[in-house]
This record gives sequence, C-alpha cells and structure tokens, in this order.
Amino acid sequence: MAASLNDIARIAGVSVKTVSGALHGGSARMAEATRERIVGIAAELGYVTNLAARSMRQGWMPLIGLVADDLITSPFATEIIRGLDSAARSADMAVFAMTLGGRRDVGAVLEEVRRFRPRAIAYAAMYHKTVTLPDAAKDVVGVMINCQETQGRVLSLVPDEEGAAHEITRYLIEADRRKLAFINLPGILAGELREKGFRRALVEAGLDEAAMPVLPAVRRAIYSDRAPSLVAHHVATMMQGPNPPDALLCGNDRVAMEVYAALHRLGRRIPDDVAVASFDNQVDIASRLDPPLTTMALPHRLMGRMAADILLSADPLPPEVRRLPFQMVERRSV
Amino acid sequence: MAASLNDIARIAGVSVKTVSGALHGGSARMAEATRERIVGIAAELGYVTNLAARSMRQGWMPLIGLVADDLITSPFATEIIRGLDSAARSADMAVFAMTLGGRRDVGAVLEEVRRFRPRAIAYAAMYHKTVTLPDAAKDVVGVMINCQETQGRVLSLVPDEEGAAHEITRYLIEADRRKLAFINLPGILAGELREKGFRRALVEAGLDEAAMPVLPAVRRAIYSDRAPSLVAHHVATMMQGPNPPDALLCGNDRVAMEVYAALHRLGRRIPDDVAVASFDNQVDIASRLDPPLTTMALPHRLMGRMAADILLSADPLPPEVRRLPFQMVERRSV
DNA sequence: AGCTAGTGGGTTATCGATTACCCTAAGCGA
DNA sequence: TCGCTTAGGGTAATCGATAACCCACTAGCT
Repeated sequence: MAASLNDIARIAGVSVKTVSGALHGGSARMAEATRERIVGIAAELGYVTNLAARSMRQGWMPLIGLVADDLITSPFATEIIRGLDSAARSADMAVFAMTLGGRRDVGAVLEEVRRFRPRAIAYAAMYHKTVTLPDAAKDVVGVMINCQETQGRVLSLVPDEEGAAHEITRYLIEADRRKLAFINLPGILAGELREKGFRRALVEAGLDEAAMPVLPAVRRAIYSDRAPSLVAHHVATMMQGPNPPDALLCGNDRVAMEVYAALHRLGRRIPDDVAVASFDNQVDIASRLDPPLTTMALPHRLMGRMAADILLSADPLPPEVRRLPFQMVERRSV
Repeated sequence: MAASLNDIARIAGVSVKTVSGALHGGSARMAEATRERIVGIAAELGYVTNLAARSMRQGWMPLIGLVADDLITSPFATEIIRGLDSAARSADMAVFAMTLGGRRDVGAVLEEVRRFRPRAIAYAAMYHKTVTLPDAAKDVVGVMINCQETQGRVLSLVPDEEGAAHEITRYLIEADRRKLAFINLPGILAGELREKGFRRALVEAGLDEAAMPVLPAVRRAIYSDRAPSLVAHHVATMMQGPNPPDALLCGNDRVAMEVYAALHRLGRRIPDDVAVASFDNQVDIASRLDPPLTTMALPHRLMGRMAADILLSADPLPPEVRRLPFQMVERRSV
C-alpha cells in the first residue's frame, strides 16, 4: 500500500497535521527545517497525495466529468477534450470522459460519472444537434457542448453554422464565383443552418438564389462511411449540365474529397475551373488533398475551453445558447 | 450536498450497515421488505454511490489509468480507449486518460494519475515506438500499449509490423503484381520492421528483391501535415522511369491519398495500371478514396482490450513483447 | 515578575462506505 | 424448560486528508 501522511508523520516524529501543512502549504507557520525534513521523507517514501481521501472533506474530486454521446470516436472529440483539459489543468483539475457508446439511458451514464464526484459535468455531442436530457439531469449538467438542450434549460455552446456558411459563401463570391452549388449534409441541424447562411449570402450579393442548388450528399441518413454517397452523381450531373457551377461548397472535408475525385474524373481543374470549399478542417484530409482544401474549421477547441471556464466559474450563468465562430483556413482550392 | 448512506439510514430507521447491504448486496441476510424500503428511499433521495469513500477502504478507485504520450489527438487513440473501456466496463471500472501533451516528465504525469489511486496504469504511444520509462515507473505501469519499454521490463503490446507487411506484400504478389515499390515512413520503428516484412515476402516469392525500391514518404522527419512530402515526386519519377511499378505499397492511408492524386495526374488507373495498398485503415480516408483503398488495419482496439485484461488479471505476467496481428481490409485498390 | 503576542505544532472530529464483531429474538428439538 | 441455531440488524473501527481548536514556549514590554 502507498505511503500516507500518517506514515510520514510517524517517521518524522511530528503530527499528521504538520505533514499536511508542509506538503500542501496549509498553515504558513512552520519552521523551514521541519518542512524540508518532511518533504525529504515524503520523497523517500514515494508519497503520492490521495485525492480520494482529500475529496471526502472537500465534497468533490478535482474532476470535470464529460459525458459524450459517442464522441470520443471522432477526431473532433479530441479537440473538445483538449480545450477542456487545458482550462481544467489551470485549476489543477483533470477531465474524466465517459461515452454513451450506444447506451440509450443518459441518466444511467450520468450516474456512473457522478459516482466519482466530479466538481462539474459537461455533456457533449458528436455532431451539432438538439438533445433531450432527462429531467433529473438538468441540475447535474452544467454545460452542453456542440448541442443544445431541447427546452433550453442548460447553457449551451454550439458552432455558429449559419454564420460560417455565410462567411465562406461570401468568400467564394468575392473570389468572383457566380454559379455556386452546395452539397450539404441532409437531415441534421448543422445542414439546415448552413443552408440558411448560404442563401443569405447569395441574396445579399444580389445573386439569383433560386438558381443555386443545395443538394444532399447522401440520401436521408447521416453522412457516414456506410451511407451510399450521392456526391459523384451530383457532381457529374451538374458539371455536364447546361449551366455548370464554378464553385462547390461541401458539407464536410470528406464530401470535398469525393468532389475532388469526381472532378478529376471529369477532367476539371481545381480551382481554375471550379473552386471547392467545405466545413470541418479535418487536417489529415484537408491538407493532403491536391490542391489543399480551403475549409471552415469547427470551433471545437474553443468550445472545450469555454465549457471548462463556465463550469469552474463561481457564479451561475444564464442558460442561453452561445454560438461560437468557425475559423476559416485558407488553402488553395478557391 | 449529495445524500449519503447515513441520510438514508436515518430516514429508514435502520443502521448504515443495513443500508449498505441493501444497496450493494453486502450480507445476504436481509428481509426483502427492508431491502425494498431502503432502495425506495435511496431512489427518492437520488442517492449516488460515493466511490471516493468506498476507495478509502478498498485502497484504490475502480479506474484504469491511461497515460498517453500525445495519443488522445489521434483517431487511433480512440480505438485503444474503446478497447480498454469495453474490457474495463465488464469489471465495473472506468478508464481515466491523461496525456503528456508535450510535457517531458513522464514521472510527473504518472504521479498526477496516481493521485487518483487507479487500480492499474497503462502507458500508450501514439505511434509504434520504443519508450524509456523512468526507473520508478516500472513498478507502476502494468502494460505498454503500442510501444515497448527500452529495457523490456514491462509487458508490451505492439502491432506485428513485419508480419503485416509480409502479408500485404504476399497479397499483392498473389494478385499478379511483379514490380513492387514501397513508399515507407522513414525514421520510425514501424517503417523499419515493415521494410523487413516487405523484403522477406519478395525473397520468398523468388522476386528480385534488390530491384524493388523502398522510398521515404518524407525527408527524415515523422510523417505529419507539416513535413514536406516527397510522395508526388517519387511517384512521378518511378512511373515515368524505364521500369514503372505495377503495385505501390504505402506507409499509411494519407500517403496512399497522395499517391492516388499523383497517379491521377499522370493518367494512371487504379488498380488496372497500378495497385495501391497501405497501412492504418483510417476509415474516413480509406473508404472514401476512389477506388476504395485496401489497407492493413492496425490492431488498436485489440491492444486496448488485451491491455485491460492483462491489467485486471490477478496473477502477474512476464514482461514479454506481444506482437498483435493487423487485419487486412480488402477494398478495390488491388 | 506578570502579561501579551506570536511561533510551532499537537488533538481530535469529520467526510462516506465498509466490515469485523456483537446482540436480540424467534423457532425448534431434546 | 434449556440450549442452540439462524435470521436480522446494530456498533464501532477504519481508510487518508483536512481543519477547528487547543497548548507550550519564548521574546519583549511594563
């Protein structure tokens, strides 16, 4: 068994409280010699603080619980966790993540996490969506990341999808593109909001918004590697049609990857014939495409960092929805 | 503050020990009526077990600590964690991950994790490598994942790089390819071992091993999105040379992605003119390439699961190095 | 000398769950 | 009726760290 304050106290011939003070800076009143002797013995014994024991008095463990609906799987998840972690670390806390992993019962998973007595709990979604939390969970979850609670009773941090779509569309228009098309992700909240932003930018630029197609990358389902893709079909149809687009906006970098392949097959050059832009900034893909892809980076890290700040802030914040900006990563596809 | 066994006991008019028994199945001797009454009160109060308190007696928290050298960043990391998690869950434990995140001092990070009193600790590396653990850490880390301890004093789980390279090379040869080239990842252990397997398969097939080039994907450094790539150059040189290869083996799926682009530019078709195969099975990429990429999947999930089994096994295991097999994912690039 | 303030450190209760050990009452056979 | 077993449950110690409160001693001042 690991050494405890008690063991150190016995060897040093002082009381536990003195040892506690020496190692964790409790009372300032302490002879420097005593402190040094105690620290020396602690090091010799390989003493490691027992946070579980400390938590008994404190009431909580120095943990931020993260319940994720399946997110740990995704490369973006890591960004959220990094953001959370960097903020948590400044407060000498750690992040403790647990995924639903297919389990339906959010309440049960929350309880599993609560057994560890985290200081606060965040709930995160893999992709931007609306989530219904069980009633009891509303007082337990301090902040929602990448999702918003159905009844708006929990402070939520989400990406500003509409703003991002608006920005990248404007960017395409400013690059003298006039015939745009958007191969969107159907059936999800992000897709809906981005379509709004896309159309708004077109209208503001005085373009004929009705002439610009918004097409689904897949049929109905979530975009995944199992869903049959419509991308190649859409690209071929549009490019060989009477009025081919000179800019293609893609729902994510993987859609863009398929668009690249389809354009290659048709002998079209990027960006000379067609500009391509997208959302996500999945670096592995975006930076390795030829030409490298201009894409709107999701604010995952930012959401993580803000979430931690919110959870650790002393005073309670109103349960609003905060929309966080994407960051445009300009490469050479426009 | 959350309800405790004490609160429940007071309300139910019984002792804490009875409540403990009722909720956690301690003593079998208990009137069913009493148990039900207690469970009811616990539910009403929203009682959640305090694992920190339990751990005071048990000596450890039901946690498997995972120290990762930077791994949480990678999409593979998630597979290791999933493997660990699924095995841990069967033992009613959770995985608690912490990354080095650039910090040099492994010992300090290990101590940070040990403060939480995990039952056992695993160390994982982002890519297959050799790791030198501080002396004190050798008794603390129960298993190394995706890396091996320099002095072989800790049980290690690593991918069987040589075997995988041998298998995929044989597969290419059996597909009637006779002029192979390998665009390898330079400067890392995996690359060295794979080259061995590649050459062994060539020799076994009676091919002229010296005529098959093994080229570095990048100059010296680790393959990352910052390292200037040599892939396009190599492909162009080889394909336009006197004796172009009919099969290209790639160090990972992102290299393969660049190979695809380079071949497209040269007007070569996959797999008709050139077969392409690689390592990793980064699904996002491999399944979306055109044609979908045949690739050797790293045994990350398996490593995770085995690691948990090892850590939770009662009897200590010898500190050997176990090489785990890759899984070939056949798609349509060969 | 008597008093006060300050220094250095000890005692003990506490947090929540578990557990070794003890107690009571009922039932039952001798 | 006595003694024993068994069901049902109580008491109190324990794990490690913390903190409220207490105590002994010394220097400086009147």
